[in-house]
Amino acid sequence: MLDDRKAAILKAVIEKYIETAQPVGSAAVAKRSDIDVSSATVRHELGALESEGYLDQPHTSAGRIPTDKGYRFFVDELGEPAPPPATAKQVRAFFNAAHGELERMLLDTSKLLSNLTNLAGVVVGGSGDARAAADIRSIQLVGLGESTALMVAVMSNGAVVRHTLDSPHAGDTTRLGAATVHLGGALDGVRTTNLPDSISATGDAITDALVTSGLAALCDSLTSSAGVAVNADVHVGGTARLAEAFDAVETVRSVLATLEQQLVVVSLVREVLDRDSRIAIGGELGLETLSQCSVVVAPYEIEGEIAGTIGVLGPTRMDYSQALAAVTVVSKRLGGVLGEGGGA
Amino acid sequence: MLDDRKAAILKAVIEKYIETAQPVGSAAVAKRSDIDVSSATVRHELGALESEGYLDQPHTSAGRIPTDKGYRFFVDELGEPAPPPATAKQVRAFFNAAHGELERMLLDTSKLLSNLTNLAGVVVGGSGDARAAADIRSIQLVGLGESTALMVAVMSNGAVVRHTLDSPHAGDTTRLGAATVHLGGALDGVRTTNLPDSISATGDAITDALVTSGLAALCDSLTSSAGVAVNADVHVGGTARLAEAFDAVETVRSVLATLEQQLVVVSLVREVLDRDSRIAIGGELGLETLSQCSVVVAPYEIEGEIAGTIGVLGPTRMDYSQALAAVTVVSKRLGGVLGEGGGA
DNA sequence: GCTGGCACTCGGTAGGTTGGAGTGCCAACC
DNA sequence: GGTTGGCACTCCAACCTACCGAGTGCCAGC
Repeated sequence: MLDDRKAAILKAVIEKYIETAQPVGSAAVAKRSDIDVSSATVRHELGALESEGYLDQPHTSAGRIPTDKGYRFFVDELGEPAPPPATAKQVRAFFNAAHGELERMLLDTSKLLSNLTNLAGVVVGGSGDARAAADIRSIQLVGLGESTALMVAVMSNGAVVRHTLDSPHAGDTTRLGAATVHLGGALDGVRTTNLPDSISATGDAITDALVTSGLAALCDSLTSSAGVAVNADVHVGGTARLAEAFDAVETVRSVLATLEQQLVVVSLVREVLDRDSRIAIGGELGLETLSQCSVVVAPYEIEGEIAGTIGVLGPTRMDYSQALAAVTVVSKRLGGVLGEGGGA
Repeated sequence: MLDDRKAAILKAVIEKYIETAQPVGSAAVAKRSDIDVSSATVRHELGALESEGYLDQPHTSAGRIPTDKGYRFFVDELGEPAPPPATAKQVRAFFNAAHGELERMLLDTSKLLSNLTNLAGVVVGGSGDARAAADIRSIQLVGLGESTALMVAVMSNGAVVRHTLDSPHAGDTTRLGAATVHLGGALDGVRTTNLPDSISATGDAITDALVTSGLAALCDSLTSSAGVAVNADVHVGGTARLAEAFDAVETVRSVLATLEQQLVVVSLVREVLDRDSRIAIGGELGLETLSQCSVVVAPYEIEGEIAGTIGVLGPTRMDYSQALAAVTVVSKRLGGVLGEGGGA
């Protein structure tokens, strides 16, 4: 598609632009050691690259800046990421010190990603496309008021899901206990992907009603976390760094506002993975408000199964190489740590 | 301290400044219907107010802008807030539609506050100064791996706290079950403020060890949420609106970065309430990065006990009256809804 | 003590100039 | 034919300047 020289020049322009955030001129490209033609020739090629849509020119007497298409070519040429030692070290230190809650860990991981890349970090627990692959370890109904109870379930990966349920019998401690026992018997060890539609009767109508409500609550909280993703486990860290990444205040505002909508973040991440890709650039995200952003994502696996997704979000002129390296190494280590702690 | 006329003029300046964000001149003040002296007289008073520290002048030929001290006087004069009907309506609609998870509800409440005031909304669950006043409804140990278990406790207010614990016996399902039962017997219905230091022995050393770890985990998760506040239930919504509130990008960045530190947010809110106040202005916050911000807070009560704090954060030139009204009405309704659902 | 008048200050804006970075094109060269 | 240095051209950004107007402080008069 592009001959070697064009590709080299495009790469040079993009690297320079990522570094300086300024339009890149032919002289700056020609100066590079891996380009040994004159600036006039570079100019000629730049013109060609522009008419092919890889570059853009803000105005006549300015240098070129990459288009989404230019970035796309650039990242497709990117080889396997090699995380710089400093990054690797920081990641190792983080996961050695890590302990405790799943949720807190995911939140901290989003901050780690942000620190490593100087972008916003995103962690989506409970998977992107498949449902969270986990077994139920415990399920329980706890009465809260006369007509309100709470369903609390613990998964083998350490996740705790909960959902309130309204029932006229929520004050009936005995029956709640019976329902809890019955639910536990029927669901303990069951994969969340394999939930039964109903549970055998106990002989007591009220208990059965509670059991049914409990199962419904569980299904609700699982589908709403993997399906519509209302309750999905979304953590976004380091949003402050976005304030510096864009100079237009309005852009900052709309990007932040978009990131606050967990649903949007989840589908964003999922769509990229659905496309079997790791990187989405600008318009590829399909969101007007994020047209100046790119994301780099990676799924993390616990014992071979996709358990969630991490990623970073920043301006299209981010350091893709660094971002890809960080996301990759963190996803590996995160899966490892979660697997050893809670997966066995 | 200030005679009536000075107070009226100060009030006029502040209201105008809140509205326009521009330095206010003597003519603009004199034009107001409640000021019936000439601009020359106003100028004289403005000079006096400035030398007393209530106002500041960016440069010689500019109008005046309020200082922190000026805002302080202004808010102290503020009467009881009367929420505009639109606000009241929106709040009612929100709480009528509200349902489900405590955490989700708190997060949504922070967004509600943000929408009402056009500032960032803050909700701190689990109280500000006293520990969360709630009874334990259920406590459970769930094995996750060979050496990891999860303590999950449900409170009467619907909060779920959890904490991992490492123990060589975490794989011993039988003993975990025994420990769960024993813990439940000892702690069910106990107030979190009244936790025992230790729990009577069961006769089995391993079970006892698990019981002790479980209690420790519970104490940990409670103190770390009410004490050091590492895990405190902090929700900040509408941060995007801050991007517009300040014109300096650097300010936006540092404010956002500060808000990401949950610990800081918790202590911020707590300190204001400790001072028995509702509003803290600029320097009163004691944080360099927030010197251009103010917060307006209110505790919310569930059945007469302080259960948490809500508030808004924005630039010092926020609409204090509106903010106070919104925070007040939301805190009342929030406490009411939580009480009826989960407090009885 | 209040007021209108007045000289003064100073920041922001509009217009005009300049410098430089960068381009496109072309003729010459290999 | 591809590559190169040269050159005229464009256009932004920075700078300067003048100026306008908002706002002040002060003062004399009511």
